[in-house]
Amino acid sequence: MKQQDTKQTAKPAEKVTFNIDKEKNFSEWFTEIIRAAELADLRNNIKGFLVFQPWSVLCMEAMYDYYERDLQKRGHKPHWFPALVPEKNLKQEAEHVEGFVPEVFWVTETGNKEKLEEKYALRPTSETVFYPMLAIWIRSYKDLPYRTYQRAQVWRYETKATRPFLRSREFYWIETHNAFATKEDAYQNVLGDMETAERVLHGIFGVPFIFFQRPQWDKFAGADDTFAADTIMPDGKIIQQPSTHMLGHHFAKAFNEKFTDESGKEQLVYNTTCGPCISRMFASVIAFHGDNRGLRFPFEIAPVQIIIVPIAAHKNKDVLKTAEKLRDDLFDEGYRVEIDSSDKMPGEKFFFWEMKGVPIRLELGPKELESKELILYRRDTEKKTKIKISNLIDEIEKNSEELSANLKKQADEKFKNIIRDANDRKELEKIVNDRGFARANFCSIGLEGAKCAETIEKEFSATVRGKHVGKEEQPFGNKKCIICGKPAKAVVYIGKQY
RNA sequence: GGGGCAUUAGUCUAGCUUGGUUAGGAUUUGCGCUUUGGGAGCGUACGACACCGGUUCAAAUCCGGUAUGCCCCA
Repeated sequence: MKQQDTKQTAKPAEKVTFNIDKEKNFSEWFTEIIRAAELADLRNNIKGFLVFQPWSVLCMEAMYDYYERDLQKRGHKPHWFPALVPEKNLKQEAEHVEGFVPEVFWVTETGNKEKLEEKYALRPTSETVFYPMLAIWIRSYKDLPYRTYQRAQVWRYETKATRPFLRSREFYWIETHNAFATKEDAYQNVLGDMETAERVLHGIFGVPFIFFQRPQWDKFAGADDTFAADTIMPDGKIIQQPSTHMLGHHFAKAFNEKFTDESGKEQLVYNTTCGPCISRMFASVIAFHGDNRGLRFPFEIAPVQIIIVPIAAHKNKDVLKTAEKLRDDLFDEGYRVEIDSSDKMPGEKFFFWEMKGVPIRLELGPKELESKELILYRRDTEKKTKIKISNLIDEIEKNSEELSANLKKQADEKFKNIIRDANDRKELEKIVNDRGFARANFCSIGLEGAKCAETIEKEFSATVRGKHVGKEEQPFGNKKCIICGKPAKAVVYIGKQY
């Protein structure tokens, strides 16, 4: 660090590609890293729509693959459905209409100014096109469970305050749509969705979170129960990640999804749906793992996993030749690997690829050719070690595992201690203004608690996130609702939302 | 949804208060030479007042609107 400081004062300030205090000034850090690392070009002129660039797309494609692989393992089959939803489909389920219609982009006419006979919505979500088809495909109890999904863009005219990757009007996600014979089976699948999130979002992407059962007034439009993962951004604001919903019979009734059971009787299916948003998970990956020097990617989802920097290549032709051979070997092993053979100075290349978040760098010059060694640099520890070329694959394997585990550990560390108990309004205010979650007694997460939740929004600009899934928590202290003072039926978590 | 601030080349920025020369600088990019172990250098070329309208002899500059971005509040 010292060394860097003297360098910076000796050079013009603009030489510093990237150096922003992420914890102090997250908003600026986030905007700047999007520009510097070329994640998205913010200069296009449709509000809430992004031009994604290769560095984010390569990562998100890897994220899609991991998420879909887990879903497929649990029996979900991929589909591609149309982007247009006929108005009558969208309006078939009463609560669903109410929730989504205000945010819909309607397609109403052709280029010839001919009015379309029917209005079409650009899909804001696809229940109302999947379930009519499931109603056709599912005939017997033998067809169940029926698990489908698609990776797709959806469009919602959501909010004035759009933010790249976090809140946009077009986003990239996966949506699963499923049908089950019994309520128990359906709930098991909802639990399975939460386990997928744990394995993939936390286990591989290294993003910690807590699943909450949402209060009744904050459910998905058309669901009996909604469960959603919440995590935090470095500025302490909460952001929702994958959510999974028990839809009960809502859509089965609306779209006539019936099957014949073992005794020959007709029954309605139970539906569930789950919506992990890849572009938003990407935002959390960046936010959790990035540091003041730029991005840091877990090895599995890094756009480029290994960058090879040849040194003094013009003096010795074998340097580049050897680098290319290493690149090919690593490529054949399945790694995403590139050589930086531009004529920039080595130091500049180092800073650049560190800012881009490449997990492992291999340096190779005449000295290494001589000793049959390489220098291996790790983005997480910022340390260089010498390795034998003959051990390369083993070393990559070992270091990449350590790196991903280390990033995950550091993220978990940041996520620790973000829950604190609030016994009264004053403590609640203090906690939500600090960062993270306040744990508090609450009258009810049924509809009768909505009024107290409104008070919390008004007074503290915070929202009731719901009950912690997997913990049967009993009211503590005076056992009274923190707002209205009535006997508390629930323990809830409260925080400021993005 | 309400409010505030901003927009000058690929990027960062000076100029705007008080309208007046060919809009200045840095960086990037292309080319040539040179250079490579933690941000090299010289030469040369290209490149900008967000958009629409108004005021004026004259607008980057003043006024109105639109778009986009950022911030604050619901």
